[in-house]
Amino acid sequence: MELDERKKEILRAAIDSYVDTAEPVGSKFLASGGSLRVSAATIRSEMAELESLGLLEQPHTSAGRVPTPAGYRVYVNELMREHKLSLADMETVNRAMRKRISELDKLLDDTGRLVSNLTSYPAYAAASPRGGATISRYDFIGVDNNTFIALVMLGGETVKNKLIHSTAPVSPAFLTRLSALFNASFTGIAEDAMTATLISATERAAGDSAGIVAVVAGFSIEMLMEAKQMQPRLSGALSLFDYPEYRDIGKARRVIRYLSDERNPAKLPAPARGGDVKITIGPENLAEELRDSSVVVASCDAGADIRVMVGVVGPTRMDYSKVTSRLEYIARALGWLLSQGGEGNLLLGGPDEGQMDVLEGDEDFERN
Amino acid sequence: MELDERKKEILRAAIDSYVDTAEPVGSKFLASGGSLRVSAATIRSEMAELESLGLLEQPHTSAGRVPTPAGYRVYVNELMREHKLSLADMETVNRAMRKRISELDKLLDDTGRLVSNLTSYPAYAAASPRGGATISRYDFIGVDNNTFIALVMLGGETVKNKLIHSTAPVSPAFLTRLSALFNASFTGIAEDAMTATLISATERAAGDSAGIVAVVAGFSIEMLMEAKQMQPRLSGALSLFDYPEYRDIGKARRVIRYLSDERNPAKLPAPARGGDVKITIGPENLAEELRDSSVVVASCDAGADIRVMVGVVGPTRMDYSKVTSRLEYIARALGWLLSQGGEGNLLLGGPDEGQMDVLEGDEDFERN
DNA sequence: CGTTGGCACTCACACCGCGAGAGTGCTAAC
DNA sequence: GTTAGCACTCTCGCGGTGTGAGTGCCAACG
Repeated sequence: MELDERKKEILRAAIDSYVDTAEPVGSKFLASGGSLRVSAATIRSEMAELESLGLLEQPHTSAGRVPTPAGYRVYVNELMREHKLSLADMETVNRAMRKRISELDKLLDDTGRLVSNLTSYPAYAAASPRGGATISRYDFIGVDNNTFIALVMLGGETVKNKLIHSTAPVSPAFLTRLSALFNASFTGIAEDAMTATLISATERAAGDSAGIVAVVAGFSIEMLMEAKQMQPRLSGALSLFDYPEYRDIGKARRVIRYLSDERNPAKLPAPARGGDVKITIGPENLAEELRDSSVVVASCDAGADIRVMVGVVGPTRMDYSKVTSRLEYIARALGWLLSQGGEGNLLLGGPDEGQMDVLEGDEDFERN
Repeated sequence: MELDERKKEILRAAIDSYVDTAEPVGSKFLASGGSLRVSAATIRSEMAELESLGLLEQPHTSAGRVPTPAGYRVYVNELMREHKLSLADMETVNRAMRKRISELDKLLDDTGRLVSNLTSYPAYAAASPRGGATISRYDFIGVDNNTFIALVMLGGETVKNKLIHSTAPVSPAFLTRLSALFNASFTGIAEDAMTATLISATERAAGDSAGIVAVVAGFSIEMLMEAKQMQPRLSGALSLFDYPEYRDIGKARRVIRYLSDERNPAKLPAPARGGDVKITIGPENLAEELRDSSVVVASCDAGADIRVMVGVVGPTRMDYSKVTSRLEYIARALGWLLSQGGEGNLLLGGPDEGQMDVLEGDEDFERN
């Protein structure tokens, strides 16, 4: 299917207009637009052909035309003009990313919110699960007579801590023994093996300390389980109601509910390469609930075994160009941020002005 | 204002019915209900009197009657029958609370979700800010040549950690120096004094270590700022759309947006005593956005300087009885859970079957 | 005097038919 | 190949109408 130049022009103009207004677009309107230098009648016959090609359709005779999913597909693949980020937008992203972030969860949450704000569509961010992760190290630090902190490190990346109040006094010697026990028996094993280890370890431990062993081990198991599942969070769900196609509450609900289920966003088709963006239009979605919505997902490089995805949902008439460019920019910034901290979620500072300039490239920027 | 018994009956029946169906209720319908043993005409004249008392009103002549906020107020104060929790509901709460929770944030988040599920209205949970909190202690633990963990303890309750990768090698001696510096200069001071201290400390530190000092201090400031503001989170916002009074998307949006703003839920009127419940009906709300919604808030005892609130929002025609009882139960369970862990956010286990029985009391339970 | 049945009255709401307007397809002329 | 004109189609918004639910009032009853 190779469209001639004028058909492309017309399709692009029609989609741009429909994306903007959500109103079917007619030949007369396009003719008056200016960029096409032909009459409405000509446009009419061209549109009729575009319709027979399945790229446009009429909601009813005597209405204007509306792009079909196939039409959007052509638009996205061939016609879409690159949307330049405004300096202001980039500044927003850079500022958000420059904030020192201490936990991956929170970073993803913030990113989702940022994307949603910048695109005015609902957005989510998620990290891929690290199934094979094990605990690499334990530390125990005494606080006072009855209190100590257990510090658990997961696979060189994540550290979590738990403040533990004990009924029995905790001596430095006890903490040393505890440390020896855990570092010897509970490191490097998977979550399912944890329980068995726990039982044998508890048997060896005497009286009071058995309870403490159970608490620390329980905390470890919880951590491993958490690491196994990614927990995407939807931001800006409410903005869906801004779009007339979701005026019907039921429809919006279905979409939001689908994406609120933590298992689902993981299933959305994501690009393999970091920095790339994948667009899934309407019926291309496998999930029934998204059949008349579109999804744009970017993934980003963030070290060897961890994959991070950022996605946006909206009507099929989404502003693909704007969303794509912003998502790309954010995914690149996020990837940079994540790889900067080693393989970790804990970062020394963030991108600063100078370094972000590299990301921005040297194109000339246009506002909006 | 003392209503005679029959007026009370009628008001109660009218409100119960309207809560159920959201349809104006007419005299004929009430007469056919059975529990009133008088004719429709009698009910009509009684309802006319209730209307002149300002407890009922007609949306228009020749429609049934609808309770006014004042009517709900009377209902809540005098008429409401106590709603017994089903065993199944209690089991749900107990199970949720029995889960080992490691962070206060997460616990509140889970509680909000639980309340929303149990009441089918949007819910939130929030902890009151601890303004005067300071950092009480720092620990630094070496991981490998370039990496160490900074452990920061906030006022005896909260511990956060940060994994730090340094470009220069970190020796045990360096960590000892770091520890001495931070524990001497950065403990016990408020967030606003932090910056000044940081500058003088950085001046004293040499070269590479200055960067590290800045990172750790930045992390500390972030922590203190986080502790100063509570961060309530809205759960189940979507369920608002189940109610016909929010069919108008704009109205629902306003309510959800208001409650999504982290500053706002803190402003809602909360009961002073833990375990108590406060009901604010429609125009009783100070916030413009909630003028035709109702809010039910419970607070719970959770140690000396920390106050936790759990709240529910819904239409003025909310099922006050059901919501009140469930909220009460959950707030008590939460209070128990929080006070159990000392003053802390880190808990040894959770309530178990036996202990929760105390909470349940010894009333006989009815299902639903 | 409280209670009841009857009756006229009043609205909201759903339904119908109509005209206006927008947009098309087709055809004939350029 | 392009354009102007024209007849045609279909949606949408508008005003009118009728139905039904529910009321208020009144007269009669115990």
